[in-house]
Order: sequence, then structure tokens, then C-alpha cells
Amino acid sequence: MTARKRYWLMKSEPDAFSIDDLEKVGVEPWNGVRNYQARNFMRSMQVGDGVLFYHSNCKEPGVVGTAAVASAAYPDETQFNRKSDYYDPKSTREEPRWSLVDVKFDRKLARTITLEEIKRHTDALGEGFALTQRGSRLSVMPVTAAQWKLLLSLE
DNA sequence: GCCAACGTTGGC
DNA sequence: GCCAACGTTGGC
Repeated sequence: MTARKRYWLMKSEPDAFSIDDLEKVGVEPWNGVRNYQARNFMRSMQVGDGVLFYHSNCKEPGVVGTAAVASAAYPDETQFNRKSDYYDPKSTREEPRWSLVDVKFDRKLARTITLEEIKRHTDALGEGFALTQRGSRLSVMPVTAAQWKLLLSLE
């Protein structure tokens, strides 16, 4: 039951949902992920896992805060909603395609750990790190304990 | 706003 | 099952 705590990095566009938004609401269902790899990572998450909150597609992309996984994976409601941008006509209640987890605010970093800065540590982070991998657009990815420690040590 | 890289779709 | 076309992501 009590698996060791694991770590993740989750991207969000601050224009859509920022770390400040998460601080305001406290807990947020991480809806709208429509990539199988990212979905599978969320399905393997456990309550209490650590999350690096990353701002993407913005002026200063980078890690801006930490959060925690607050639920096991469950179906993403937006896939059933015709009016939602995330509506998936091929998904059914019986066999939902898309899952999400609830994410709970932990803290904002004193400053943004920018992507530019993170790239300078590419070697230490290792080749398998999707964030610094050329062409990777994965929005939810695993982070090792060592990577977690290294990234937060830059704060 | 541009565009490279990637994932998905659909015709065959 | 291949692959061209298309849509999206996300850094710059």
C-alpha cells in the first residue's frame, strides 16, 4: 500500500492555469491531458507524490512551484462534455479514454527556475529527462529523486 | 508570429 | 499496415 513517494513534472500554460491560480483554488483536477503517455503517467501516480509545477509557452518558461498529487487517477469529466474543448466523441462512460489526478498546491518558489538554467544541467539531469530532450512535448513526466533535488537546489 | 518536432487521422 | 496530411505544442 505505502509505495515510496515519487516525483513528477507537470506543465501548464500560465495564461490558462498558473501557479497563482493553483494557490487560489488549492486543489485542481488536472483536466485536458490528451496524450497517452502523459495519461499513463497520471494513472500511475499516487496520493502524496511530489509535483514540479512548470510554466510552458510563456515569456519565461520554467519551474515555478511545487504541488502534490491529491487523488488517484479518475476519468476526466471534460471528455464527456460536448461543449468542452476537451470533448472526445470516441470516449464513453463505460470505457473512458482520459484520466486525470487532483493536484494540490504546495508552495511557490522564491523565483522561477528557468528552462534556460535547467538546460545548463542537462548532463547532470541525464539523457532520459524529457524536459530537456530535443523535440519532446510531453506535458506530464516522471522526475527522479535526484533530479527533483537538483532542480530545487537551484532555487 | 514563426516554425520544428511530434502525435494522430484516414485514405489506400 | 503504410504514410501523407493535418493539427498541436512550445521554445524562440
